[in-house]
Amino acid sequence: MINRFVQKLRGLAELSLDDAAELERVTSQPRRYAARQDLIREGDETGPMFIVLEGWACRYKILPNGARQIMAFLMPGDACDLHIKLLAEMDHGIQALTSALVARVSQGDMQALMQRHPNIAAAMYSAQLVDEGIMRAWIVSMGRRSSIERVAHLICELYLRARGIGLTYDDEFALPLSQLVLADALGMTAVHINRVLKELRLEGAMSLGRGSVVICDLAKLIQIAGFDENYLHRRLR
Amino acid sequence: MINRFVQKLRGLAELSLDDAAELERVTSQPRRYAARQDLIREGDETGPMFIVLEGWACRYKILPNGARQIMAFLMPGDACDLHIKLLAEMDHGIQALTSALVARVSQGDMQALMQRHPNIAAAMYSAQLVDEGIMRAWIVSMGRRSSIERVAHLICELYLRARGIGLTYDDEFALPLSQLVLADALGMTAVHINRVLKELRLEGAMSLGRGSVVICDLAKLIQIAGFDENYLHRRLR
DNA sequence: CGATTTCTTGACATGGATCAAGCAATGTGG
DNA sequence: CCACATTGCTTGATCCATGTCAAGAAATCG
Repeated sequence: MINRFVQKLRGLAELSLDDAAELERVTSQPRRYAARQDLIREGDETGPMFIVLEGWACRYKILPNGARQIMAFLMPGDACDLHIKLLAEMDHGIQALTSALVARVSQGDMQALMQRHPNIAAAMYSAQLVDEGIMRAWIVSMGRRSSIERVAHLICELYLRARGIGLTYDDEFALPLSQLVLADALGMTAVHINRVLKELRLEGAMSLGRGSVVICDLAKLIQIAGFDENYLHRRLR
Repeated sequence: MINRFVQKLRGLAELSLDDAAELERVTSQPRRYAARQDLIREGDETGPMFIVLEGWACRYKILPNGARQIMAFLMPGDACDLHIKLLAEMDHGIQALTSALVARVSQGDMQALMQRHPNIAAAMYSAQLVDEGIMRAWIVSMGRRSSIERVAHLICELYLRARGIGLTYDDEFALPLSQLVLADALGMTAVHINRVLKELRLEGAMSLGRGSVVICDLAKLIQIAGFDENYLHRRLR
């Protein structure tokens, strides 16, 4: 089993064999979560840092009226909450969307690791910056993009992220998310997502079905999305 | 002149007199920016870290169709882009919204400062976590809140942030943002913002006019917004 | 194999956008 | 300190993108 966390960090900084071995070590005792199981809930005390090795998870929040908003997708290789221990409790939940394998690293262990391995620290900070960039892009999408642009933009993002950790096969990749989940991430209804997906299929841009997406025409998808090629692509110093 | 940056960090961690003096020192040579002047533009090389001492600024992005989305407001005391040097170029711009006084601290100086003063580092990381929480809250607002809820939620957020740095007078605080700017932050049109503000005024929740807001009934505003009392309030460990 | 969940499509409703016009404030150069 | 320009605020009329409700089909689960 390839360790996607190591693979991702390798893409963000030069890691020595020793760095990589240490990362393998701290993630060697992952725990299995079932789909829909919470890793942590809103209101819980902040816990360890989570590192997703396999499967998908999301950050989410439930509003007083019962609506759910997903604020981020976590795919293999993604970690979260680097300094979270500084706060007392979670203001949102994290939930597995599929069966998932998740390593948990205590704040102390992670801090020690980053002190001993400056390259790991640099990679972690880069990952953090990329994640913030993704959040900003989501704000832009929700605020100023039409529904079809939003869907196209999210799929572009997920496709490039999947490619970065070697999870794509040509123009296809596994996307085990129901239309309801996509709707809750994009701030729309499942019904409307369905219509938009049909439109994108008819336009020949992409086709989503049965747990995977085929990118039929990436250039067209990027153009529909108004996707900024710099985003997620940005050269590191 | 009170240094709002020091004041804000004091609220996030115990700072010694020496810590505070150092913070004063690195921000002692601020630069004045005019309203609408860019501190840095999309595509520019990443530069120093910015610390707003006086006035307001925002992060923003212009889309291919010319629409603008504001992704964050920076008010006195706010800093940005702690590790930004790790990336090659900016994926968004930062612009002064009013005349503003902004200190600039190089990545190297900041790193040295944080190494010598662990309490400052802890405060900076806390500030970062709060900022991330704000971004998540914006995503939730844009995705799942109605326009009146969104406006109320933003005003709650800004009111509490202003209060945290001593910028409120009773139930009033200076909000030098035009309705167009609010619209670009909330993903709506200026026309609709105007109608919503009228509704909030008639409801007796708040009243915005001529550069300042009066919170007439905070409880009501919070209730309209579905504002999570934990948010921005969370106890630090 | 029955029970959920997910997908799909149609008919209809509506929140917020768009367009338009006038007014109020603020800024600027003479 | 005035005339004029610019920007921001306010309101009305109309439109449309997306939500809501409903119902059947397809897939998946237990």
